[in-house]
Amino acid sequence: MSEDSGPLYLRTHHCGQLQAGDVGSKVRLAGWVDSYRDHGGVIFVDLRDREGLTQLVFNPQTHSDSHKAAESLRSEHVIAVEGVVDHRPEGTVNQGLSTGEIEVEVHQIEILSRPESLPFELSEGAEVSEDLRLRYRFFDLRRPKMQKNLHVRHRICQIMRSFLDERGFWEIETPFLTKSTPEGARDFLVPARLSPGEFFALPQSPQLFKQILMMAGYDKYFQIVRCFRDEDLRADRQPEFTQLDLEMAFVAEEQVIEVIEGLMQKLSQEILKIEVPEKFPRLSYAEAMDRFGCDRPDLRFGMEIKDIKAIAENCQFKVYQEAIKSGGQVRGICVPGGAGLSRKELDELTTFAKGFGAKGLAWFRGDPDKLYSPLTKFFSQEQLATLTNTFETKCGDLILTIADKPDIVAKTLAALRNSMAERFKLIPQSSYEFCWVLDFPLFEADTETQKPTPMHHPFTSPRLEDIDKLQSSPLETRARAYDIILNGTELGGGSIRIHQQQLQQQVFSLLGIGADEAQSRFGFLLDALRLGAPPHGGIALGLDRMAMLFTGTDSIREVIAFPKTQRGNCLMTEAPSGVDEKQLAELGLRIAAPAKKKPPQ
RNA sequence: GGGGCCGUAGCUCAAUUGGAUAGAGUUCCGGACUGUCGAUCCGGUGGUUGCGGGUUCGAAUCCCGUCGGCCUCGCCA
Repeated sequence: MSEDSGPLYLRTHHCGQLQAGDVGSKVRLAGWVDSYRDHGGVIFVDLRDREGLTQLVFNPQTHSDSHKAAESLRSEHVIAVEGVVDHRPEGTVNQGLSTGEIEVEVHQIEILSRPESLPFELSEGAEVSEDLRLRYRFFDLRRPKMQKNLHVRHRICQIMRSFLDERGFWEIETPFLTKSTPEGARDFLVPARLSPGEFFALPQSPQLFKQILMMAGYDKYFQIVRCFRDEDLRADRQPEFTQLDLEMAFVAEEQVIEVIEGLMQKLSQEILKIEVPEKFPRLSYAEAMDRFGCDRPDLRFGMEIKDIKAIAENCQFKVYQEAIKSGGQVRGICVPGGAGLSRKELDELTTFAKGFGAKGLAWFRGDPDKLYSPLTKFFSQEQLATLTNTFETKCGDLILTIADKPDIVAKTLAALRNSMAERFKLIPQSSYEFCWVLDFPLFEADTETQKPTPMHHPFTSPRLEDIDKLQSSPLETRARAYDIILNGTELGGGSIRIHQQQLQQQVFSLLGIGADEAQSRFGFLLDALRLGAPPHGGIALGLDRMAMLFTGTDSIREVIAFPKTQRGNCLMTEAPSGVDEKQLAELGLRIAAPAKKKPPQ
């Protein structure tokens, strides 16, 4: 390497690259000091960049200047070095490192940046509270774990793009500044300076734009796109999140499902190095609710819900009897190995169940040769035997039952099932179980008004054979909708859309949206439908959730570079924040509630 | 909007359940050490117990409020 080969930091290799075959080469590396070990004489430094670690050696006898400079190094200093690749001496090879066979004997070093005191340690074992990590996200993102997560996410996106491109999908962008549609989630609003008093909304999804693209003849569309919903956050919900959004024309359910199954196989092979079935199991919504109590069943373990109505209505236990008499259900699950729970722990489970609206929790313990429960006196021997058979209860198991309205029974048992599976370690690790849930109801009753509201969205097509029910019994109409579930998480959902203007009008009117209102809110869609629309349908998959599951993390914040806290704040930038009067005046806005934070100066 | 958990040294935690000078590991600073790889060894710095109020002879500990983080119900077409 010549003297005029530029600054030292113009590296020749990255830190995960050098191997035994490079021994003897003169190289330049640059990166962060991951760790340094000063033995008084020789100094070792693990140099880190995005790609890995390389051990640097500073020898006082051969290169005393560099050694002297290296004495002042500390964690996270940014340095560039030039040196020669050498074998590590016999017995000092590090098997745990991709570059563990070699080291670089440093001839020349430049210290590019010396950080001040660090906010926390980056080393892998060191757990750091999440608020600190988010406040110093620029620092936290240096962790190899975070870099790996974001790399997996990048690879997922690249695989999606090439997979869909090969199948003729076009990536087309849709607007972020768009029209507010008060249905569904709460919109984020953006004031329109050029139209004082009026607002754009950030899209909750590109739903209508992609449908219009189908009507415009763009057959197959996709987009990896940000969506915005101003609702409360969860471990798997951020106010802005990313979807793989796609739509196809002249297709039915099967064609959409086929594309997604193919994509999931590809992703599983490339990212997880596993084979998943060519066809994923399919459940109807009704079956999922019946067997698992929810529409996103985790198929990695059993513990399915059983109905014990026949026992309940004939036993002497009043709670059971009353539940059945008032049109409710009595159902339960059997927790393998759950009999070890103490009375106190069972009381805590009751509290847990009450959190979902259940009035109580009745349990039966599998003792040797019999069932034990404080309630056994209310049941005949035959009933107890039937109970044992229904749940296939063995000694050491625990039956948990809920007696209530069907929706509460389902919700509570689903929560208990997931919670118990985790508690008793019944979930096989590194297992990925996909399934489809189909035949959703088109509408569900609004919790307050009891009026039909769309379960998916108002553009979802009813099943053709159910079209007669639209007027007579709308809540029984099934939709041409499908959700894809992975390990109990809803990865995404979609539907075949309505492509006939009249049917769309009819659905709007069932939802209580009159012709005038429909025209003002969705006029462009109705107009487009009038101009010739092909049958079409699509799906949207949550990219954040997918990356979360594929990296084995338990929060989407671990796969988002700059996520928001549960209160929707960014601890790093301190957004949101107040703005100054001039900005407000330009927008014609006045603040009714004083801002908590002053505008940044 | 409701419920729960949490907040102590730069970081992660402890403090015998209301008791005397709030401790430990790690980081950091200084020293020793020529083959380590979470280096090791010796020494040292480091505290508004989130903030405000209250109860008490005495509060990290109990009570009220508040700020912040996490989980969750509602919400999320």
